[in-house]
Amino acid sequence: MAEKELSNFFNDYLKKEPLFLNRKVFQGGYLPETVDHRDEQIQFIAKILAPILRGDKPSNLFVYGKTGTGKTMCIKYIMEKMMETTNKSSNPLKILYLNCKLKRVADTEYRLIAQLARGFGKEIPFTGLPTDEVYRIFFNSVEKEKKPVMLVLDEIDQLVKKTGDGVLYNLTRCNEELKGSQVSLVGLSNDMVFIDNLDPRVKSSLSEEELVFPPYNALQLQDILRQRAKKAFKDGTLKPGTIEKCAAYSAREHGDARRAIELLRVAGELAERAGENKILLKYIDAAEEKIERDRLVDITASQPKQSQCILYSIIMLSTKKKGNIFTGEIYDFYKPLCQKTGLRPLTQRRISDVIAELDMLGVIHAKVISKGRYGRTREISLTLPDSSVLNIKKILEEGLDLT
DNA sequence: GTCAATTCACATGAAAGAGACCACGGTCTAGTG
DNA sequence: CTAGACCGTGGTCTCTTTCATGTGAATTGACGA
Repeated sequence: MAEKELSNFFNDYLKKEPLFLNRKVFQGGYLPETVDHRDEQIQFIAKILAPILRGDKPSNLFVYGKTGTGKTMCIKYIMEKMMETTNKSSNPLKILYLNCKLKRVADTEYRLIAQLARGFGKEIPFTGLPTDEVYRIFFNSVEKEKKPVMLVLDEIDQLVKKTGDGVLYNLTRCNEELKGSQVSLVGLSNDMVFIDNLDPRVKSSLSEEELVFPPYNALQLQDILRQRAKKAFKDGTLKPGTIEKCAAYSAREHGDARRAIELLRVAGELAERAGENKILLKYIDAAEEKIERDRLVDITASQPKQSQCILYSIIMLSTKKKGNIFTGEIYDFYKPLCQKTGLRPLTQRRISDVIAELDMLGVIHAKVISKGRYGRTREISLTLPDSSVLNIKKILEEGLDLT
């Protein structure tokens, strides 16, 4: 773009009326002043946790619910209110919130405990200390604190899946060992069945109280979206039906409010970029496509080389041959490909895991089937939409230095 | 024709290794007064 | 004498390999009608 054109473009851009009043409403950590359609759950949680305000130990609590059902938001909302109350009263209280899924922060036993200890103002190195040492530091600081401590562990299922239930066992044991303070646990999980696989001792102590967050239905999603939209957009930006469509799309999936909100945001951005002063219905379709496309591109680009190489093999095989592909075929294609790219070929055992990972990410669809006499294998097909396959193939070729 | 045993091609689990990263304490080295 | 560079040790974390065990239905082959 020539210099003059560019400045013209910027001038035009400034002249145009922005659609957004306030983008913050759409950001991840945003907490609305009121929480819609979760009164029942909030009341329930509040009743259970309230004793802590008087210095008593409340029951441990376990909260289930799919992503985007408002678990985290409700807990944060309650935490905030509790802190407000406790600041006024004479009974101090310590609340620590941790998301166990955060990579490199709290996704292993060591890191979780280290992070908790840091919550008490301790300095813990990222690595180098024995784990028991960190436990000791943490326990000591709890003991010294002399006030009730509440630990909120978000996405706790991820932690247990990765590291086992030892951490939880140690944390629940905490109360028996410490005389001065009490620690109560609040666990949030996406996975309903995860607790059944826990050590029975941990299970009984952790799930003294349980609560399930049901998915939002389309009408509830509409309310939530409307509330956000009122703050985010200028009046009259939304065509009638826009909110309804966003809500319907997301309700059809799992009632995921986060997704619904993102959909609305991206639709707004697309409309703004197109120079519209209204968000038309077609931008919602476009937004849904864009979100999916971006997600897939992000995933593929951020995969390690080996996974990329395997995904590339899958793409090549599935374009070459119709129907499903099997693990063995992929491995046969992958091995010579490694030679070309200078990668060290991995064993088939590892490939099997990588394929399972790609399936988890939703890039491919893999199902274990038995072909009777002809063995047991995974039946694999691409789930990428045709429109992104070429694009992703290009990204992979660049990533792998293929010509 | 029926039924149990066999067989294939991986899936799945467990354990252990390699290599990267990091903190800590001790030793060495160069610069300073 | 001291600050900083440079090891060696001991720890975690992630990705892999190795070894072992599991699995589900097509196929096979014995058996009886």
